[in-house]
Amino acid sequence: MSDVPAAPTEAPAAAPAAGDGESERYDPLSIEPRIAQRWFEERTYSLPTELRHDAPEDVHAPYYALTMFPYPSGDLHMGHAEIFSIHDALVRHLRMTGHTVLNPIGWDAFGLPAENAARTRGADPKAWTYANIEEQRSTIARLGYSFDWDTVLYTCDPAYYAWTQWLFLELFDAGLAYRREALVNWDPVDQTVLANEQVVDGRGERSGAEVQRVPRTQWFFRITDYADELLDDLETIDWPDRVKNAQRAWIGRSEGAEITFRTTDGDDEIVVYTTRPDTIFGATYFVFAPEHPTVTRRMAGDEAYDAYLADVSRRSDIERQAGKRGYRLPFEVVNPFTGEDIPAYAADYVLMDYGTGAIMAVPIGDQRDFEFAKQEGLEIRVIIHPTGPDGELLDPLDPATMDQAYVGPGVMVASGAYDGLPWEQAKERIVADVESKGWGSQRVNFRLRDWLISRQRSWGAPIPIVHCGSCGQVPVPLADLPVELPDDLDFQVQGSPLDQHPTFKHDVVCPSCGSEDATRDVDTMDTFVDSSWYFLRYLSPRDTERAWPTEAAGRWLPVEQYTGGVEHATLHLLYSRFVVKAMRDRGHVAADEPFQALLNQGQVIMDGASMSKSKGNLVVPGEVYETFGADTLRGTLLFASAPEDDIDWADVSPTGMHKWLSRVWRLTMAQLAREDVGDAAIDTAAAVTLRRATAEAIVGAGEDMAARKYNTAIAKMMSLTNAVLDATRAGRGGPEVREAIETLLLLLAPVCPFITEELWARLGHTASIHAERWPDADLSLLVDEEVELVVQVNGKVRGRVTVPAGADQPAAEAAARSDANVAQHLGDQVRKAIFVPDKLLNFVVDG
RNA sequence: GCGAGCGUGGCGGAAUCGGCAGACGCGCUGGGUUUAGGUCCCAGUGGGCCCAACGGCCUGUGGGGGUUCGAGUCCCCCCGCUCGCACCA
Repeated sequence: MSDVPAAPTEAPAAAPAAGDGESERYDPLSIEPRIAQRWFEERTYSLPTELRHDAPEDVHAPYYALTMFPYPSGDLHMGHAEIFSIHDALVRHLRMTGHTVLNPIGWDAFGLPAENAARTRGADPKAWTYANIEEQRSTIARLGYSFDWDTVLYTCDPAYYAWTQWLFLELFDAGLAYRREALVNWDPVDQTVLANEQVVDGRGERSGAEVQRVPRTQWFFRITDYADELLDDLETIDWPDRVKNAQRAWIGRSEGAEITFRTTDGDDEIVVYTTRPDTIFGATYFVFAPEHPTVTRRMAGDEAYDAYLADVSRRSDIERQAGKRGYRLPFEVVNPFTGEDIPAYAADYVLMDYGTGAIMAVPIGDQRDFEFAKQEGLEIRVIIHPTGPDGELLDPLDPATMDQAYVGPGVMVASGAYDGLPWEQAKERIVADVESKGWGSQRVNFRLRDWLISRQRSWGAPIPIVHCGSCGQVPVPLADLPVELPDDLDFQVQGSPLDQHPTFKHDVVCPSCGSEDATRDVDTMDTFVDSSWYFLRYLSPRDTERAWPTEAAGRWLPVEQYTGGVEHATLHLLYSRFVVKAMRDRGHVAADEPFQALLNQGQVIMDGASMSKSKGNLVVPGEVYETFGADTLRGTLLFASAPEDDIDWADVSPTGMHKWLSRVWRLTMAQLAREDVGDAAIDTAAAVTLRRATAEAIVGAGEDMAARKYNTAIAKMMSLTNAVLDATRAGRGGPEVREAIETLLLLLAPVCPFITEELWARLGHTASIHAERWPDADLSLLVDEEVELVVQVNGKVRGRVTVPAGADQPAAEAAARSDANVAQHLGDQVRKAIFVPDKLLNFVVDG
């Protein structure tokens, strides 16, 4: 860890300048780097280790504030500047309101870009990564974000990934990490398998390549064991609805039944999963996933089927969804309820890894089955008679004229004993009968799949397993962790460099039996494993004895406020929840959830489109802070909109923010100049007005800050600025003006830490403004003696009258009637009057 | 297709509980100071109409309907946009 780019180290400016009338201009570039340098070097915002690590019970108002650690792909971009500015305002405000804030930072430093840089440019992934980290770190320090620099961690550091490997072994020991063959997502561009969460619209999330389904033996984390809890506990956390909804949809709980079917020859039983057991009398055919084991066994050696299967497996998901290809199988299946023999198909619209990989097809009530039946000329049997909203019978269904399946309500027909029952009742009865006849059972199913964590890449944490010819999968002993990445990988090879390294794979003996018939697992873990637990490591980042101290985790977790991008809705945020729950069940944390509250910032875009170098619309933080300073950049981002809304850079004005900060600067300098010459005071009425404006700003900005509405908080500070300008227009000052200015600086400190630090010092304070408490408002100043009442006639504003605060309705009416314009609209038939004390009076008149 | 969310001046956006729509800023217009200019200060700024002026009237939060003394806010329908999921049985 070296230093911020050269800048003289010196104490905060005491009070130079402005001696002889000509006041010094606001020049952020001359004050910010010096202060930033000091904060970084002096670790100004680091918590003492004992507070973080041991978390004594009496630590005052502990608050774990976390922002998603960056991936070091280059310098910081506007999105980083936005989220860090939001996060830092939150953290600085919390400190001012008395909290002990844990505010760590680190880097999510494993990942493919480093490897690609190695392959295409011959860079060393480690050097590439750390160079980018250094660039980002220096920018973060320059922008004044008050992180605890003692906690810094890098997921690519062996001291970190040793414990990522420990985490893997914990899960392995718990039976939550397992290896199996499955049809997995293969990204042909990145040359690795991907988790379902990393496939979007059939394409690799990173590469954009069409993903293929291939069978492979891979490591999985059994996240599905926690499906119910992951769903239910969403109720207990304060996250944006869209993120919760995304997780609910991803987990995809559905209720239905498993029902056993039998082949007509009696050789095989096949279980299907259905959410509509009530429609079973309409099941006129049966479909297997092409790879279903019953089918592959029965069709073994059938060249035509092999050809079909090969064709299916060659297609990407996108191609498979383009149509409904099917293959008529040479056997039939018995519908247990009708006793009929129904034809069996293999079709790629049935997925092997959802439900049981086989379905009963009900064309009348399922759109996919309907389309396939039409295509193949299969029977579409009517088993439901549609009903309307009041249960009345509508026109019967006619398959000949229907162009889609019927999924609405109805009563059963042609369904034996169930005829005449509404479909919900039929469903209950049929499930009950299925169970009593031993044909199946009620069943909850999830869309969520186990988390595939193997990656055929080399800039990641190696999976700490040795494959032994006699012992099988053997965990690497804890004492031997980390399994370190070799630093002489050849990134020019086809496939995985780790796999082809001369010694990594083979230079190992079985930790259990000592056999030399053993190889290391050559895959690395998904980088989302690295980031699924980093918030725990922050508690004790240099610990060589354990991943994190359990007691400290008990006190600091869950993270009270997490800030970051919404793009992780079903990735990082879901995985972290799983890991915490699994670690809780292993006794390593007490919390049920990692992040109690979540705030997603909006995107920073340009002219309505996302920024990118290739579009030529990229604005980087450097352009802004090198011109106007970091305070202007931070203020601009916070003032532009509410944190969760997108910011279109084309719409915002760093110039406007800079002008306001200049005004604050001049305001303060002018007051200092006045005080130098003996300060003629503003008159009493102006003082009252200003003190009141000061109190209003404290209350208003405080409420907005607490609600994270930084845009309106800043608006209230601007109003206070205007009030100071109004009060001092005649060139006079006094204690009320100084109080107003000091208050303004205190309110602004979380947003613009540099200018406030500098001016605070110039006002004569020796301690940092950031060690000050949030000001208290004199609430008595906000109590009105008189209030302005809005007077309406038939809901339209016809006047305003001033009445004593707390005036009753008769008094208010009398005052209102004496207003000429009101009287003119009243006539004499006032039917009634609505009175909202101290606010509004509404006369209701006829006509 | 299903689910969720959002539509307010020229622009970004304000508006606890249903109670003065447009806070604050950008931009624009006019004026002033100084300067070569950016700068800085003051005033005005939703639309329309009446008035010499003070002021007043009408209208206005995507469109239509409803509830209410009163709707940007609540309810129904429609339109538009954004996001999530999408052959999940």
